[in-house]
Amino acid sequence: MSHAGSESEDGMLSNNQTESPLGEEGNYGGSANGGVALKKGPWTSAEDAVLIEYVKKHGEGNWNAVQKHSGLFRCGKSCRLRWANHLRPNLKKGAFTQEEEQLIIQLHATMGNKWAQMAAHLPGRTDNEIKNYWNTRIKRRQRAGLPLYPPEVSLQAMQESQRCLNIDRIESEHKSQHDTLLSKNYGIPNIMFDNLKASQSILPYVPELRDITASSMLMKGVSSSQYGSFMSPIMHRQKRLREETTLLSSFSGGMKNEFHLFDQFQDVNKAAQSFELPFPFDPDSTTKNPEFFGENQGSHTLANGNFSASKPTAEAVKLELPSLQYSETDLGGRGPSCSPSPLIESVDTFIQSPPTGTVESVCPSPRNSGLLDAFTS
DNA sequence: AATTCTAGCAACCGCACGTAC
DNA sequence: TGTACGTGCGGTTGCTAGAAT
Repeated sequence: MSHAGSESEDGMLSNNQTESPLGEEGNYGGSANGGVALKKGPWTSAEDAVLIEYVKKHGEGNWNAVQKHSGLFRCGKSCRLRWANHLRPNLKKGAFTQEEEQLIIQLHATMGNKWAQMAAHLPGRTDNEIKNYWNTRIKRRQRAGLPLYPPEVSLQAMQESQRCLNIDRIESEHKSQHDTLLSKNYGIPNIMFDNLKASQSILPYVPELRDITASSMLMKGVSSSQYGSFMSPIMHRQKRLREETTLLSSFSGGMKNEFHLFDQFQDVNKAAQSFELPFPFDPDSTTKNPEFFGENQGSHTLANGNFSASKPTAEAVKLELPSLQYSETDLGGRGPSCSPSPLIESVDTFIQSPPTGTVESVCPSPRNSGLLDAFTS
């Protein structure tokens, strides 16, 4: 499949970008900059040439000055993006190699949607490329009913996450003792410690969860909504029918393992115990105990079934890393250096947004009679 | 041959951070 | 301390070629 939009590679111009190479007649949907309407849309080869020339002369950075000095009718962000993703030297073009794909999978399992960080591990590749690759991969695997990560990667990531969390915990405990010595509660409200203790007793961090294998947690992201989107209604009906055949046959062989996690929820109270939640389990606790379940705010469950690790919610982070204290600013945008793996977060999201309604309706299992109906209807 | 649908890609948008003033 | 600006990042959207029907 070839690229779309930009014709900068072969010099051809798309419909709305004729004649004027610098875009005088292009798409000016952008905001005005000093009265000059900025061009949007695909770059032309002429624009590329101008940008390359500019960077040669002035170097990278100060992108907003590009328009002033070069006459390009592009905003700084657009210039930066074009340079970073297409024009800068040493960019590797073409499909990812097997090694690169393997590396991306491993990196994603440990760091989540940190595309820029991942790109740093893949010389010549851009964050955008990796992001696109991953999103495509998700769709593909979702449709095929395959887990997002191979089992070996799952385990590795789990171990890595646990190691990471343990280090954090040790560090924070050490820091906590240090702080206690220093402060002896000087100025620190007791409620902070109470909350800390409460959160620690309520929820163990995920690797301590009993009876949950790494592979079962990893299966398709362990999203309660996963099975709802498993067979997207948007999917073309004919294609859906085609793939259902494949899926059902693969289910017959793999379902036992695949639904290991959900088997735990045959008995809801047992499930609650399994997660060490208060029980008898009240399916309505999401509304009754919003402070516990986080009200699903800012859920990282994406439409594509993936979990965004980029912006863990305050609750999510608090629940995952009860021994760490985060300020609100810490929780915005850039997380801690050792960000929780998406695998961990998957379970976390599940815990925060427990299934409501009947077990059968949200946790299909081979023993739930409605399963096949759900897939075939 | 025409139409529909999907995959892949490029680019945009909004948000957050860092820094200078 | 507050604000503006530049930059980086992640999510999303729109477009097109090619495959499927």
